[in-house]
Amino acid sequence: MTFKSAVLPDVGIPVHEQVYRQLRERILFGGFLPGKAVTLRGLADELGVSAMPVREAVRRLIAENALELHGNRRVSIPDVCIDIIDEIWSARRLLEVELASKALDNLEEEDILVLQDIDDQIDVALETGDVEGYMRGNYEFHFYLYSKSHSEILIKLVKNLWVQFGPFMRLVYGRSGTANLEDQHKQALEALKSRDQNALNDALEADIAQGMGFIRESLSLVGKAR
Amino acid sequence: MTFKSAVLPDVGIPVHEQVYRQLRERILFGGFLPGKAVTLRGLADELGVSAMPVREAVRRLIAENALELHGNRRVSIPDVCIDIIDEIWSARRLLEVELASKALDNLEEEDILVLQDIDDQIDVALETGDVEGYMRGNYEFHFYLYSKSHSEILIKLVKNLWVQFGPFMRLVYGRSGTANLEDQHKQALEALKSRDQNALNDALEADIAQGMGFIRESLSLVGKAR
DNA sequence: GCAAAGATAATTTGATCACAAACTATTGCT
DNA sequence: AGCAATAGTTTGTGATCAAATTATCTTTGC
Repeated sequence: MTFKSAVLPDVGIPVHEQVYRQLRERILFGGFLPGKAVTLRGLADELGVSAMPVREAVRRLIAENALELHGNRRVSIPDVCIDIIDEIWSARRLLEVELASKALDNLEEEDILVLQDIDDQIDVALETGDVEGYMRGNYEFHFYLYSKSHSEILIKLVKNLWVQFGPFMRLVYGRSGTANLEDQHKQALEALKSRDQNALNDALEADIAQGMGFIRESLSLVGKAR
Repeated sequence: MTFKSAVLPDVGIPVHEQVYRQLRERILFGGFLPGKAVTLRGLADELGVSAMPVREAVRRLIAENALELHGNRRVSIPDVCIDIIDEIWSARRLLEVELASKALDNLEEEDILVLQDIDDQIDVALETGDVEGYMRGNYEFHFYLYSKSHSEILIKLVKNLWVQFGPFMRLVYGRSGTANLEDQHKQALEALKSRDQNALNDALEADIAQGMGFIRESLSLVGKAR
């Protein structure tokens, strides 16, 4: 019989699901360097599980564009490439403006308070130079807002985009720290409070442009046009 | 050593990949009824392979929204729901108009000939009442056009949408035949020839509206609001 | 000295098995 | 009859192993 801890809350949920969540978080928030090769057995050993659940989790992450499968049957974190960043930038603008717009229609007063709260946590992360904290807060802020659009399908597509630039973001901010980061959510919050669609669009586009733009510049600086 | 035919082109490509492609095609072009439950062993027996490759393929298809995983750990073709259709409709409009617009910028003369050719095949399918032929032609037409946008990421997202309404489309057209279907690609081709962005947008929106609208009406008629 | 060829190691892939969870059908009780 | 408990079946999950494939190292021939 396999012993299962009664303390941990992850009883009943399959191992491959746990592995999936762990790996996805790690990719999303920059726990892997872009281009890093991973192996099933390596991940299995590292996570203390057998190879089987890792296989399923990795297949899933490949399908979600979080991992890259090469012709050699090898798996890696997608490598850096400026064209990809531009594509993601363009797609984010298109999809997230739409999501925010739809969310605004359903937004309650208390939702704004929640977002305010998340934004405060982001401020703390920025002050303390906590890059991962900033990334987590940023993710929470955006997807809490988008969740109010009730467009599950679009949200899934956008999450698909976010995992793709997570590694890059951590890479460039890991170098420069949080100094170059500024909180772009203040004007978004103002727009939400005054229920101003146009202002919200502008705020979002600015936020996306800041994030993607900085990644883009850092990459072209390093000369990684691939 | 296991003998592998040298005639078939699928030498070297893993079984789980072949299973994935087969299942995806079948879902995309309506080979399964919406809501149909599938089992790993069932599919394995049907395809004449062991359960392991099916597991990987199914896991992948779930991640791509082609299959649905329930809390019971059971897998099925996603069931019909009018809200989902509306969401897909909205998302398609947003993404496919963008893709077509980008494609128009890179479109060569010979591409138009290819599209013309595909359109002719669609006409044949419509005349002979070949629903699956129409669906395949329709898919080819759209994604050949989109491929010229060179926006691989967006294309992947849109493919994600198409697998989700494949089963529905076959369901409603399977009932009424190709009689209610008309070729909406003629005006799109005209717009492409004259390189008219606005006309192309209109043609695409009309095409999408026709497809999604008919599914929507059929569903509300049957009263499947879920 | 170096490139091609061969041997070795690491990794993916596919099959099989044991087990647990979920579903189905049957039985037994009020 | 209607419902609950139960036994039997089906199915997903995870582990293990063998075969096939790819990468890495070593040797050989020039």
